[in-house]
Amino acid sequence: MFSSLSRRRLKRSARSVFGWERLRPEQLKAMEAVMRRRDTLVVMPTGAGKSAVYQVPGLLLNGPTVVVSPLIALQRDQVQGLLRRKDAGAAAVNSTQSVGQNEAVWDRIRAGDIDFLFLAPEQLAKDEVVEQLAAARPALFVVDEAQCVSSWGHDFRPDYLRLSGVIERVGRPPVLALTASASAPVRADIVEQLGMREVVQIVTGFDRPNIHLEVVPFRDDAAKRRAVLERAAAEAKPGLLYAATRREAEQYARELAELGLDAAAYHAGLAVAERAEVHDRFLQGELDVVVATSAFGMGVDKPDVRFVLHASVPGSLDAYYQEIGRAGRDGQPARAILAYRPQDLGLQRFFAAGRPDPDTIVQVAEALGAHDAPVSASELREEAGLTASRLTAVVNLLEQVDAVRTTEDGELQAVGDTSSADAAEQAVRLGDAHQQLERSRVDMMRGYAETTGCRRRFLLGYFGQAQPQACGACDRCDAVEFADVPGGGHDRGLLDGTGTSTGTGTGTGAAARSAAGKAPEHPFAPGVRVRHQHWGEGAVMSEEDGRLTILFETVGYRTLSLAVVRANDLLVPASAP
DNA sequence: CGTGGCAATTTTATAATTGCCACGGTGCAATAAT
Repeated sequence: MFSSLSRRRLKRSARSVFGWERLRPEQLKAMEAVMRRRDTLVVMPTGAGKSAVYQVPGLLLNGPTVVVSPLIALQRDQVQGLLRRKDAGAAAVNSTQSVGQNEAVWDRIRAGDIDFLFLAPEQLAKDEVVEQLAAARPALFVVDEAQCVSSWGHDFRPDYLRLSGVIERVGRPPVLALTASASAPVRADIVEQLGMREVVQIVTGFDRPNIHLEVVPFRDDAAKRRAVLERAAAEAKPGLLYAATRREAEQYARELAELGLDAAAYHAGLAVAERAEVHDRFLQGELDVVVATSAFGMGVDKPDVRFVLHASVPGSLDAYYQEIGRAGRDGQPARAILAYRPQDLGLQRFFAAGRPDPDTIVQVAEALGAHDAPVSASELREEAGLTASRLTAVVNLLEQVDAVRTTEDGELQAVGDTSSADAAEQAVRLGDAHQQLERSRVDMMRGYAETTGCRRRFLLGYFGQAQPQACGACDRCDAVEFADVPGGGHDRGLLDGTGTSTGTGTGTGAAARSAAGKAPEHPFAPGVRVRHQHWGEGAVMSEEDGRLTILFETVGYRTLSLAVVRANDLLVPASAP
């Protein structure tokens, strides 16, 4: 009863305010959970209408909706989008606005004039911001791009880790976490980090079947560069070319322009105005190719991108999946092409190595222990002679091992019962674990590039989604098809039957059939918790061609042969975390 | 971890090799300099 009433209200509001005639079943399910004041985690591919999940209920709820969104540029778009709707009051508070402008927003909130308030997590590190928010009694707390909360690269945006405290302080409204890419362990991490309770999880499939996957291997750098340029020039436009460094992005953009293409570089080294211009021109269809570093991404919602070409491997499959996901949002065929050179992994290994060094951790822990009273971060920084970001990285580790806490007015204090030596040791261990995890993610990226099986199966398996049949839309499946079909597979129509109809097959097809045919004869299905004698507890991510991929809490991803696991009893079941 | 740039070196002189070093991504907020 209640449910159908609320469903009708949601549909009516979606139609009258936003002009959406139909809502997808998952959207509606998520909105209903929000209306029932349940904590809700929504995992949907970008373009599936995640924003609607908070926008529609946000107008029906009694009180403002707070949206934590990582990019200020993104906030602007979201606010403008909402302001085009009648009756929707939306605003952002951030550092690009003057103090007066921000004050005006708070005034409007007090007047009950604002339905949606957008903030970066850094704003919520400030006490007065949290206090004003608490006074406004928010009805819903939304965390957009919630994968930022997970331990995956969080020292980059440390304030994401403190959101659960903020949620408590603003009166513990229901929490809605939204993300486009999250494997089971990341989902668990989001739930834990945000302190979500009795969570309604709504997870749709990850697969984007219209994106054809391909990896082109190289040894020689010059040969790769030539091939990348030729490929970018030859593919249907518009397209996206990802480079590993700013300098490479500039170079490719220049060379493509010399070939007569409308190409522009995009990276964080450009002036803000220049970045905005490239972004706009791409969305307007004025550019054939944007050559970008990983800076180009969130908020790029262009339906007709026909290819995403990587001139270098990214640092993880999570990043790769996000980046290729910008292709083919219109559902039309699109291509994801990776130009793979094993040496390029070196740069990603270098990035993965970036963790505070043990001496610095010890030094900071001792400096903190020497103070009886709370100390400000800037004072500590001077004592230790560190840059702000290095210090934050260390403090972050110390906070996670409960050796340090942040006081109400943002100062740092050592927590009583651990000695600074113990604290430092634990923090060093945690830093090492993070580093191992990052390295193992690079290894998984290499696994994708070098797999002899179906690319899509590997990719989806990484996210814990079983795909029993080979996909028929990647270079590996194309090759199997040619090998299987007498006469060379000149009839493209045969591709439809890949993995199910072919009789003799090489390893890929055969494995696909056996996996599809019956339930696995071992207790290591994706999602199962296991324990390893040396590596501790973890979760099974996938099984492919007799190899298990497991994400361990302390050492990251490991791939094990099922036969060896069986023969030596390497894994035993473990209870849920 | 791999690369590019530059200086030093190398079977007495012209060009090539070797060694060393610096560099490499993502964003917020606050502040300094026009």
